[in-house]
Amino acid sequence: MTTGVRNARPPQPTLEMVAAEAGVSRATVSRVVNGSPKVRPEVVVSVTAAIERLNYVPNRAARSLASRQTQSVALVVPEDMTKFFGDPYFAAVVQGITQRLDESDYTLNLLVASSDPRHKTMRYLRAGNVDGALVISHHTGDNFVADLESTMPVVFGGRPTNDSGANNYFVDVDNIAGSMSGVQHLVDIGRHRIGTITGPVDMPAGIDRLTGFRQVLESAGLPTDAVEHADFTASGAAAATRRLLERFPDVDAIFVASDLMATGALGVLAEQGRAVPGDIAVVAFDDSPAATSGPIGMTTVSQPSKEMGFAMADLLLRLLADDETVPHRNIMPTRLILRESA
Amino acid sequence: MTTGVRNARPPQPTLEMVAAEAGVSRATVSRVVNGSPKVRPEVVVSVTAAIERLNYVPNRAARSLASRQTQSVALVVPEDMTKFFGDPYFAAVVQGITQRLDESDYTLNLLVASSDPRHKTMRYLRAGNVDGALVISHHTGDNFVADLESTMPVVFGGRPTNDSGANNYFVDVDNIAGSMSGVQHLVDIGRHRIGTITGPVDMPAGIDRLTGFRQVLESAGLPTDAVEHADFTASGAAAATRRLLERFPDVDAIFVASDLMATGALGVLAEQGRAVPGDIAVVAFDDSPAATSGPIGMTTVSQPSKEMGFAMADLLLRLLADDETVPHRNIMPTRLILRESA
DNA sequence: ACGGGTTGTGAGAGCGCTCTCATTTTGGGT
DNA sequence: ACCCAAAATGAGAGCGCTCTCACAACCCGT
Repeated sequence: MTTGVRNARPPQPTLEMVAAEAGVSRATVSRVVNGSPKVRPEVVVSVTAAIERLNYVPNRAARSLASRQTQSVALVVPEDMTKFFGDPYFAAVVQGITQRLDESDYTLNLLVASSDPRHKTMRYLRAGNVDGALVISHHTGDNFVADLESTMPVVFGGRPTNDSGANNYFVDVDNIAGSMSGVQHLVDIGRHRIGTITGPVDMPAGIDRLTGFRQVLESAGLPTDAVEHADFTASGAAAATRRLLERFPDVDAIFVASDLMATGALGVLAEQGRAVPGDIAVVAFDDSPAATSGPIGMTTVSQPSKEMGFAMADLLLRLLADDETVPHRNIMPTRLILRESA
Repeated sequence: MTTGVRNARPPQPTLEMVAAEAGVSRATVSRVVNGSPKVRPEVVVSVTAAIERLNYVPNRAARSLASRQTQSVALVVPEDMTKFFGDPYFAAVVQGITQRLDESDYTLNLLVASSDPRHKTMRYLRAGNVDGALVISHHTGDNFVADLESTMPVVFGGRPTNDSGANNYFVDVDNIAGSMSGVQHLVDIGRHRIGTITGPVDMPAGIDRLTGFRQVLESAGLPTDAVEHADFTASGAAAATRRLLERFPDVDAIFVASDLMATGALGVLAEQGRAVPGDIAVVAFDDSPAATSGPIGMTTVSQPSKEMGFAMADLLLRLLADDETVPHRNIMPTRLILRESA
């Protein structure tokens, strides 16, 4: 026990030790560490030197306990690992978030957990590990979020399912308008048997993109029945595409609710010998790297994923800084990107 | 300030409050919370009830400060975000790690940072945020690790570059033997102009897989000059493949040091009209989802990435539990998986 | 009935930091 | 020189928890 691996490490220097080394009080060292302006420059210098000499780093637990802040925020993703890592959309969002956070001195805690977020994750969050939370990929069933919001500031990526007016903060794109622009393009190039592979219908992004699809086809007087649901994964979309092709062998265009899913769809199309865009035109959503990494560049509805991550983090940080002027919602623009697939 | 967003939240209940509610002392509540056996069952019941009633969750900062443990570990990845998210190998490792951690009550902190790990990341780690660290994708230049090791237990994924004998703990596969099995297969199927796309030569995995390549070709009396270096990314490998084809138009087989890179190579091969495996056979390394997600299944050297993650976490946890019997290295097996590409 | 273990519980001292005050020092203004 | 405001510093009380002791309550054997 006393000679154990962990206990064998030399203890880290403390504020107290720095104070002794510099010949000042703890309070003064604390001021220097926190950049308080009311310390004589010469004292700052000597304290800084002492810190340097001892290689001092403030203890986070002590600091959190005393200041009641952790200087870190969580990114909660109620999905399983594979889904999270598999979709480049998440990569982009995380990149945006870290980019904003890097400008601050907050750190990010990634919490990926579908299994039982209500328990381990909630416990972690409520234990005061973070000052605020970002939630992406939020499903209807994830009602743990309500509890979360009573505990700390929360910012959503994508309109939350229980958007109760002005209570939530979120960053999103107009999924309906976005998907409409994509489907409209399909109509414009003369397709008239248009199908869709949707996202999960328990997520606003899934629902809204389907709504956009329907609206365009209805006002164009085209049938809206060629719909297959999938789960934002490539394999799920592949299966859905097979079902779609089975039910509607005559489709000449497919609107797929995400790039990743489109890669799955494209695979099935190739496998079945349907030429893209010749036989079947494909429009996707996201404009992630997945849209350009395959053999055919995808025409896709671009959403600024990275910027959305950045905006989410920015919103949360302002909330944490007690900025009363932050807007509750930040709807960012989409843009149709034309490539080979349509 | 006093009515700010953050401060408006109701304060969390404390141990003290639970003690009052249950009519016992702080110490007793602490014992119940930590599952100490020396509390009368009836007291356990009443304290548990009080905890339930108040919806109490222990404050982590206070607990860490007092116990000098955080119950969390870091996964340090000295790469940039895109590289990390882009490679399914990492996904598998992370999955293995979280799987092991989920069995414990440690939590994971993901630290992905190439830019300046020496600073922000080291500061974070040294601030006592975690009890131990896992390091993957370690490059020669990443000498910050030495400092880390003097602070807390560290387990590496992949042999560390400065493997100074018995000081480090790591989980790895025998990259040399693994790549040898892959290249040998190429020789066995009668290829005699074999090239390779390597990983970064500042990483053991990159170096060792190249070494295996050379050893097989040398003992087969074949030339070992068709070597192009890449960086474990698809695009880097694509560029390297172009260079390789340019320099050695007559190659009839390529050993690529990772599946992800092989997807890049395969793309170039397709683009240049070289049939796989007809004109050029391809053997990769990893056996990640990338090996089977493309049009041609890849023959690849399988390494148990997820199990490696699990083993890393397991090793670290045992280290943290002062288990003196843990082995310093855990070398796991590779296995050649035959698919269409060779 | 009584000493001598157990066993369960409480008191209290920290863990390393922040932050409010009180106190000391400094720097004009006259 | 003197006084007083302003600036710089220090003392000390927590933050919410753990953990070591000391103590109280109970068990057994004799």
